[in-house]
Amino acid sequence: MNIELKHLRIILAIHESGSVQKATEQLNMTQSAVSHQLRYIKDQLGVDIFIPETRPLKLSAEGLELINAARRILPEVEKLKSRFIDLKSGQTGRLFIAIECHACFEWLFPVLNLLREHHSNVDIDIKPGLAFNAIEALKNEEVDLVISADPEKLPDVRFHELFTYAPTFISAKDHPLAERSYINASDFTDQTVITYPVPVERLDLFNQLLIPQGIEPKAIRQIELTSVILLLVGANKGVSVLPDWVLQSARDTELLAQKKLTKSGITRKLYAAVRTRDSEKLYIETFLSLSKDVFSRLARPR
Amino acid sequence: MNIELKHLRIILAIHESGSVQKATEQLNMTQSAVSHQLRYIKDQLGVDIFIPETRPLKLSAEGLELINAARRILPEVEKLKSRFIDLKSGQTGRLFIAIECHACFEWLFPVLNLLREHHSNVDIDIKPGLAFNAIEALKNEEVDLVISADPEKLPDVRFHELFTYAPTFISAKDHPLAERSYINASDFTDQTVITYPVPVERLDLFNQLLIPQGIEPKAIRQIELTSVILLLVGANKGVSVLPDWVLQSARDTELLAQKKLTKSGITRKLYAAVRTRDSEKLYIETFLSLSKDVFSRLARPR
DNA sequence: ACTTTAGTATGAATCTAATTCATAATTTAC
DNA sequence: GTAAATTATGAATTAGATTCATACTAAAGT
Repeated sequence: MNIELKHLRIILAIHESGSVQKATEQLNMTQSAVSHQLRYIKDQLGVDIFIPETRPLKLSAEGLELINAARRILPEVEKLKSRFIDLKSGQTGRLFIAIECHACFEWLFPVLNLLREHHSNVDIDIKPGLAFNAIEALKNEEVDLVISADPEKLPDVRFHELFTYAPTFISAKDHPLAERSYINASDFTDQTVITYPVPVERLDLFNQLLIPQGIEPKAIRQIELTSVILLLVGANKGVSVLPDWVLQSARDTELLAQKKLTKSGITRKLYAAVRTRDSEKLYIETFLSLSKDVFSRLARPR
Repeated sequence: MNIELKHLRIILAIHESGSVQKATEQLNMTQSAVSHQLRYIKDQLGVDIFIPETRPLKLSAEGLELINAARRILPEVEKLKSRFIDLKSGQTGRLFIAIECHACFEWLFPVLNLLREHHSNVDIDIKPGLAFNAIEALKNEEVDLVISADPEKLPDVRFHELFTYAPTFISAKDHPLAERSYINASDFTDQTVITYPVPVERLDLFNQLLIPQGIEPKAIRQIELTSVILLLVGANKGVSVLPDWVLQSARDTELLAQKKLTKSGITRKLYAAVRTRDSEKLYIETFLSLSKDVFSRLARPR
């Protein structure tokens, strides 16, 4: 026995319009096609749906059951369809974010709060822990967006530029290096460096400066909270490197000296990586524009 | 956007088996056909169901929704199918009965009670009121079985013989007609006849004897209950004609004289009329055999 | 890293099922 | 009873699904 949704739609249309003839309009079929299908359905089910030789067509007892089933099943399918229309356009969906840049929590939280206001139907979350190979997780659909500073040329992934920042050296104002106009890699050899608790390869200071030049600092001390890092650096417990916008938006920076790294300064760019096929989804576009907004407000020195 | 149950089944089979290859078995399709269909579904929905280029195939976020929907919808359809298998075979269904013969309540109630025990899934009821054109109601599917004494040759209706009975004259033992060996139509001209409260054309006495001979009784008194009719006849308030089996199964017949109608006696047959296409349904067959059983027990003189 | 193996995708040909057209058969309305 | 409307049906056509052959891709083994 073969029943398809098409058949339920045909039976329902015939019943609700009262005749095969009238049903042809809403079904966009000829009278003949509807009639052929009606016979096919009857043969499949093995019972008459409509009482033969009556006009207007009247449902048989069995036909009534079929109609009831159709009225349960078809709306479910319609719901499914419109759900997919929404999913495709980005009216609704899932936005799981992986961040490779630890400081980014600072601007990401406000962005996500705003995004939730715009798109209450989108399931938004930050997925920590898989930051070490976030782009793989993106391809696997474990996450839907990755904040990264290392764009790659990939066919299925698109990197959207968010903004430019400068990893900036900080020390206490009475620290010896506070006299310099800029800081070199070699200056770190006898310093205690305070960093976020992530593998050093993922820190700008290391992957842009120290690792390429084969230099290791005297000691590394890992601290979770940005404000605590600032406090420790101010108390001369070590030096650190943080994005310029973190320093511009933070309070309590009076005790700190800020210096560029290398004579020319290091600048980096942050990207939001998404699967190409998700690129035009509404909530992705909203995320991108909100990110730029929030960042430009954050980066304005107070 | 066109989604059919077939598509849901394919997606579900792929997901549950873990690969297109394995799904081919339970779907009875070649790998190529499944692959073509998978692409069609993807194009229809506009999103990837499975994450491309992963093996074993992994659902995308959207694909998960599709699976969930399929798991809601497909069992509904399966339920519908098995319901129709049952309906067709007569495991379940509707049995609405019209009776043209008023006395038949006497044996019909016990039959229906037994039938309910055998077929708890069948909706059984007696539809009174439409007895005047019961065969029409049968064709219209207002009822599913008609108890009738007047078989017709109809293409869509089959008359199953139930049993033979004799409409039998009764009077009080001290009534003048109680001396006769049989009763003729003309004997009713000066009698009060006690009948069931139905149109006279539907009474054996009238349609078999009085109407053909153009004879009218002195008076007609209509009484609902068989036992009350017997009481009144015993008290010499009138005479009556009832089926022989009613008299055989009733108590309190000592005061009554029973006489055949006409010298040769009148016999009639009762039939159960059903739509031809319902004939082989299980509960119809059970009804027929139960009817004969119950009748033969009823008709045995106590 | 290369080769093998298993699984997946795809184009063209084939086959199946659905639809149309033309027309017959029914039913309803007047 | 006749006309109008509706439904049914056979044959031809069309659209859609499936197969076959083969290319491609990813994972496993060497």
